[in-house]
Amino acid sequence: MKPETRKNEIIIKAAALFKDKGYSAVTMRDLATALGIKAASLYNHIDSKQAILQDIILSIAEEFTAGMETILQDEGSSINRLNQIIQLHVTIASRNADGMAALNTDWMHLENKLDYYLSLRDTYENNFRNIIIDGIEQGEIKDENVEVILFSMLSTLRSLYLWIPKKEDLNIDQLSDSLSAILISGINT
Amino acid sequence: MKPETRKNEIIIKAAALFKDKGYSAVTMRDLATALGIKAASLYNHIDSKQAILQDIILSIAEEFTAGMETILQDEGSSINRLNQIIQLHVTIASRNADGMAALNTDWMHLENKLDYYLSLRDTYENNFRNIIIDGIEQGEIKDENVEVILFSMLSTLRSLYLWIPKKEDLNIDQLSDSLSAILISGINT
DNA sequence: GTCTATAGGACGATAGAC
DNA sequence: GTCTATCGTCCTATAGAC
Repeated sequence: MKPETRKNEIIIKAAALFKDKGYSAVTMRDLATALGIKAASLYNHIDSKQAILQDIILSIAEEFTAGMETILQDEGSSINRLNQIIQLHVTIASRNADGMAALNTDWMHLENKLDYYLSLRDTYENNFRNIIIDGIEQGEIKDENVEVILFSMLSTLRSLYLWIPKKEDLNIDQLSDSLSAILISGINT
Repeated sequence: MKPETRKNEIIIKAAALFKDKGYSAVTMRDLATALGIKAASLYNHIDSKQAILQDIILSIAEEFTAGMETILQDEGSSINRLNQIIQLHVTIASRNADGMAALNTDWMHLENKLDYYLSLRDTYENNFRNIIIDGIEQGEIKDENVEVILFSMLSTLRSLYLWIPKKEDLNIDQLSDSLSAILISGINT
């Protein structure tokens, strides 16, 4: 799935640099230096800086799309599906925090593939929203504003990349459970 | 407080452009064009591109610091304080969504003032964390992982800028109340 | 697969006229 | 307060040697 090709090393390292400074502020010279080579040498492995960004963002976006489809095919209550979504985000963010940073902060720098990315994101959010609406209709979820519930959960889940790398003592199952408890049941006694 | 000086127009417009493309991707020529002047003319009003970023980010960061100090001086339960923090974020984000975007996504491009910004952020997070810890000790807040609670609330509150401008039908008091209900009491029935 | 050299353009910022 | 002109630097990407 992730062969140790030179191209893959470049993409992994680029994602790490993008996380720290953002796509626009990272130069091909920065990336080359971080890999111990010259900027011109990068072009033997990748087509352009833009192609690196596309690779990072779209592979993750497609992972989320596939994960959501699995969740929708499963039988299960709405709360159960929300817990599966939480687990999906924790899993992807813990495996590729740097890529998640690029997806969250640099998606607007996608050029040709911007529309494709936006369509994936839109579909994902619609599926997420429909799960919440179903839950309210079934009486599993409180009748609060749907958009506020969706926004609140998505904000937390999309920010996981900022936070997971610092908390290696908390394993991903514990984190997933703890997040479920807090997002679903709240914090007051 | 915000006189309609040319300098202020520049800063307001810069914040709007930074929100769309990020600090690094916005050029002084972009900014000048958006204001209907030439890039060189900007320098009669501002010292540098960097100075614009500092102005945007630090004025908001100091607003949060002052807001937190008021909350800490007030008598009140931990839950009450958390509700005041939610209100603080909604108020600032609704008044200056573009500036919040810069604070959230471009703080790392601060040069001389980076350490100052980080010290304000650190103090703010520590105060937030201590309110949660107090609440757990007093039995007002569930004994879940403190860092997960802090992260979850902060992630949602920090993302408000992305979302408030699109929801003008929801007034800020309604939004504040709805967010409180969801973040404090959860969503399950 | 990496290098040197460089094309061709955009960048932030300054000087000085009006 | 805005302009034109320009400086010196950095940018992505290509050409061609090794």
